[in-house]
Amino acid sequence: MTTAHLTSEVHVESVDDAVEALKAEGLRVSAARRLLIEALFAAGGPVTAEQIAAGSGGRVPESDVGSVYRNLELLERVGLVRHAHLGHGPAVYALAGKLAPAYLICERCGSRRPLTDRELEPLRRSIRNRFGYHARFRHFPITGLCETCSKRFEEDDG
Amino acid sequence: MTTAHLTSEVHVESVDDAVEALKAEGLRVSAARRLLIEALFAAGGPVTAEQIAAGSGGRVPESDVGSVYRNLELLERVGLVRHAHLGHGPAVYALAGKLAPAYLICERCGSRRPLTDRELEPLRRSIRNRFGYHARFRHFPITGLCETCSKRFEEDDG
DNA sequence: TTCGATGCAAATAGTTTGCATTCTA
DNA sequence: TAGAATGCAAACTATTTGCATCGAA
Repeated sequence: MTTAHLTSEVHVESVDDAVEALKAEGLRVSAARRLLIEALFAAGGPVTAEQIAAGSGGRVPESDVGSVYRNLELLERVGLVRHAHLGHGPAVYALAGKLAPAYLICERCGSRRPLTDRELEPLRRSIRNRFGYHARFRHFPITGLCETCSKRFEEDDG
Repeated sequence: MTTAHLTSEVHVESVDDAVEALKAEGLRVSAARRLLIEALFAAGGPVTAEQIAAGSGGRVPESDVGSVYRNLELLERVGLVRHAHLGHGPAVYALAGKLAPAYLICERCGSRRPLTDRELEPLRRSIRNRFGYHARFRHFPITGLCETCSKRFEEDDG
């Protein structure tokens, strides 16, 4: 059981700010780390480790997947990065603040609806009151059927 | 995107009933299939494919993992079995009805709190009303902190 | 007797790790 | 220049698949 996901988030606006945050933690800033940070800024949203290593479709140089994973983990420990599992494939990673606190995902069409903390608040309160549990909803999606698919489902299966 | 998880559940009380359900679907009942069903009954709750193939700790004969996966998928299509991902490890499988419709799982201590459909109802209604989304909550857990761990967390991190 | 199912092994996807080399502080 | 980080490859976990053989209907 890792606890990286319990770390508080560190939001930065630029590659340089992220680099500063690393230095402030006494961590080294290697070429690979700077590159990873650049890739995350270039992506803007959730991406997989493979995508980053592959150079995000030519936007940044390629790099080693192993190192990408190692450094994503490091950045996550520091709070600069967060990851989630939004389905059966690889995990997605993003700069803290670029990954929604939760997602509704349609089991049928795969559509992704990010939720804000504000929108989650009533759900969290309900769960907290009734089960004493501090639900976060991050990390795994809330799965179900989107409006369109649930209508189609009723038609198809009665 | 597979749709096995959209199938309605078929609840059975015995190995023989499960076998009948298979025959009713025009499916063959091989030794491996009967064995798998026996293993699921013996387990009583969620187990991994590996655990089944390994003989569930000696309670049933060993079998081939490949076939176990193939047959779990078949049983799931028929509605006799359901699976969920309750964390980072392997998926867990159980006879329909032996797997809760949703689980609260603590990110820190790993404790598992099954929820009933009744308990889920208010959450589902809230999501449906506000986002038009038919949340199921099955398949992936609702992660967060259990009561004990959330208290400890406040102490540790302020 | 005929497809469908099995068991084995190899392939695949995602991620982690060991280690000799390179680089940061 | 000491210790940390890299890149490469191998290992690992979970799962899927190809194929020759076997078995249920």
